[in-house]
Amino acid sequence: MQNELSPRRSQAERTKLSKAKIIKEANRIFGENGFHGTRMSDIAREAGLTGPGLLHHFSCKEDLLIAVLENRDQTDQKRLEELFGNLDSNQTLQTLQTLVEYNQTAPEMVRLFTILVTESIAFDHPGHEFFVERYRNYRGLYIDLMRKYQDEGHIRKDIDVEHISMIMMAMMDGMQIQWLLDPDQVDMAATFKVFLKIFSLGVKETAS
Amino acid sequence: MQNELSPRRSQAERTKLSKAKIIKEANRIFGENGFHGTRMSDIAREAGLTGPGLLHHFSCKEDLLIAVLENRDQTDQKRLEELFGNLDSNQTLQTLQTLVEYNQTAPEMVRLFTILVTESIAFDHPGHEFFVERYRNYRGLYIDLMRKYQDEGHIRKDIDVEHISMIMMAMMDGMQIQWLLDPDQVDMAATFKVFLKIFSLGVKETAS
DNA sequence: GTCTATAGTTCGATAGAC
DNA sequence: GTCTATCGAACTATAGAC
Repeated sequence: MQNELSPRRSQAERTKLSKAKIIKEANRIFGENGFHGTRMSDIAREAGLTGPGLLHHFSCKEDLLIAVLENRDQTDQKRLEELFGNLDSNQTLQTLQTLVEYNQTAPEMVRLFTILVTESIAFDHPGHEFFVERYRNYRGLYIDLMRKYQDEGHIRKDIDVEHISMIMMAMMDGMQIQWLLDPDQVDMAATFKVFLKIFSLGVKETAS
Repeated sequence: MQNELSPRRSQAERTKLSKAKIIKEANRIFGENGFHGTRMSDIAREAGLTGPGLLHHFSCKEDLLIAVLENRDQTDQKRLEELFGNLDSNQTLQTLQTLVEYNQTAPEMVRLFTILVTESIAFDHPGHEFFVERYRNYRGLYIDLMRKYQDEGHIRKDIDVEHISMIMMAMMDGMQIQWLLDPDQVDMAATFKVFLKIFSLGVKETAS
């Protein structure tokens, strides 16, 4: 019988814990040095085991990267759904301001995607397809969002939502690069506030 | 005596030619796979020699990367001076449109910096200091440029030039990422044109 | 100035014990 | 599930001939 004071874990549960720990550390280390710049043994050590120990859970380096990316994407998806999920009660561009402010508190998360997306521009990079698809999806999502904002009068109507979406996403990605490279020189939230002010010009001012 | 029909080159001249060829190929291959993803032997082969042959000209991989970055920076500097050098006769934001249009014809050049700048976010990356300094310089240059444009009435006056500059640069960098990743889905020049339209709104329309 | 040969590492992955 | 031991490949850099 299992004792409530000495909670034994099943093998499946222990596997789950190890995998989670590995992904957590891989997340950080891939984010610091990219795929090519990362050694499996470093991830293993930080996760508290050896190289072969790690490879018991993820059969090769590429599989681990994909697992990290998909895990990260799921986490982000949840966060975005919370933020934009109930669009009827979040109808202004101010929601995007919240997103930027959140990102500024999570450099590790931002760094992972910023470093890996450019590294994966190479056709043979293990993350290539993942990021091509990810950006295609996000462009679609942003276009829908901007169209809604525009229909509701928060964005001037003489500009294509396709261009607005691209500008918005590009601006965020570009700020992140400079912020990661030289954090003290960049205030993403403050700059984005100004950006929104320009965007909604001619319609009405956003809250400051 | 030297014959005009069989132009012998001095040793110094041959060295210069080899170095130029190596830098040209290193430029391309570092740009495709980053520093960590690039093999010295690949660069050597593409430049028409062996590994040790290459290392006669550049004593190690890091030195070659620095040489590539500085060479690229010099080339860019010349181009920018041509574009912005005589500011009195180039007083509108339209000059930046020309820059974006040029970039869209030079994916190899854009890719080199896009891949290397994010890879070099890591403190111990050989290009780290180079890119930190490069962005500090460019932020300064763009601030001066935007202030001039603003003073001359091409940009609305109620926005800080620091923020305008950051938005402008970030937007360009971010577009380049998506363009390199999925070229058919992004038209940088068209998007930038819309961007300028928004920017100068309230002052006057830019030429279309 | 470029080569062949190779040293010296590092790294991803496997074999097999416990 | 994790370990020790180790293989085999890949890679940077050096030594020395031409």
